[in-house]
Amino acid sequence: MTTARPRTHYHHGDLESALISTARRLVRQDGAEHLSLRQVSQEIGVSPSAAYHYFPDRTSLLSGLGFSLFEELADFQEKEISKIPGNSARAARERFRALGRTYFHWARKEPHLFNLMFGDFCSLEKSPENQREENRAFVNLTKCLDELYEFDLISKKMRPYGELLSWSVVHGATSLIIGGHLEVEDFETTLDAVELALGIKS
Amino acid sequence: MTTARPRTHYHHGDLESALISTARRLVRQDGAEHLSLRQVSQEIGVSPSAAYHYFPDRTSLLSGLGFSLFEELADFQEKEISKIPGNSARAARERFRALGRTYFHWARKEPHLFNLMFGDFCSLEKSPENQREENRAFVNLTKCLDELYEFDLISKKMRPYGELLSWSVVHGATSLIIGGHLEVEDFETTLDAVELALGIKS
DNA sequence: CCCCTTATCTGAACACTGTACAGATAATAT
DNA sequence: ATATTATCTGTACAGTGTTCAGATAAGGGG
Repeated sequence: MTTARPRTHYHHGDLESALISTARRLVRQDGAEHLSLRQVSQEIGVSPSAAYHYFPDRTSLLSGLGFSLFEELADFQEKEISKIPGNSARAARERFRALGRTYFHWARKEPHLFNLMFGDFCSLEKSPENQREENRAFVNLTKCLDELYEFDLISKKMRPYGELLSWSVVHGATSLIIGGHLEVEDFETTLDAVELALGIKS
Repeated sequence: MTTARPRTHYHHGDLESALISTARRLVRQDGAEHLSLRQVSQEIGVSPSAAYHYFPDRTSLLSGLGFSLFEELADFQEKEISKIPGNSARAARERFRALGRTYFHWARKEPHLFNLMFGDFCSLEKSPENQREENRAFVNLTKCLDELYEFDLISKKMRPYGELLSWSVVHGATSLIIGGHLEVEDFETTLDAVELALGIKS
């Protein structure tokens, strides 16, 4: 299975990832609800039924894409966090804010992809893989909050609500803003609100 | 245009609302993405193209339904709020909690309908009507927060973040819970978190 | 080297969808 | 009673997800 096969070949060679990446491009442009399996197949240059050897149906392709997106988001967040070094209270706060900021920026930049990840509130079977990638993002949040707690920036009383509060506010505000239900001039306001909510001393 | 025409009639008589209510029933069961105009028409007993005299396309029917749902949610919230009378600090707090609780309970009971209202983060044209109904819900929240402020349950510093914080937390937590991304044993925990976040004294 | 097994992809088919448009039908106004 | 207008039908078209029998290639064992 060489990597650089000519396209005139009967076998594609790497159809599964081609399906995902083409689907990603199309969903990014037009949203998940407009994704057509036939269009994906056609753009790859393969018959409409070829996809069914890798995904049992259209929904499975979308949730396969969803998995890779959770991975992508977690990578993006970790990359941004790692840009802020240091073991100070100031650095810990900046990392915490960066976590929320990247979440919003990613969603703002890729609303259709974000919509695929979180938009459907029902009828999505959460695969264990998918769960694992979501946990990765959750663990990053917990690490940040623990750090804040160590620097005594969060009270003992508030700490148990840390994950729930910060994720809910950031996710909720992001969703509402992207969806056009809420208007905020700057997302930094939301991050201020989270810090205030958690009682982080300035 | 009598209200109780026999069904053998050529003209339906009240097709527009029949379309909306049938769509509501179908979306409630199977989700908006599975709504088929043809099925709606068939259940009403009308030809597939009849709907096009009231809605230019499928999306318009869905957003028409969406409008009526925002109305429905606001009605539901106002009804629940009005069950808690009194001009005390205690009553004000209870009304505030009830506002968040009804939001969650409604979404929990009708996830597919909730999904239609807030699920699509992009590509929805917000009609002025729709905006008005959303404002109605927002105004109810503001009234509650003002009341809390009058009873000195929220600090002056925190008050400007009141709407953003409480709506974001409640909406965010609701979405994440319904979507299966977050687990909370009881939504009252989330309401506790909101009160803590706003610094409401207990 | 050839053969055989297995994975991969094709092609045609089916039932279904949204939507357009010309015409039939009924309600309404004159 | 007649003309006008709103409402609904019937047919048609292009596109969809999905199935399935068969074609094609890849890889392994003689």
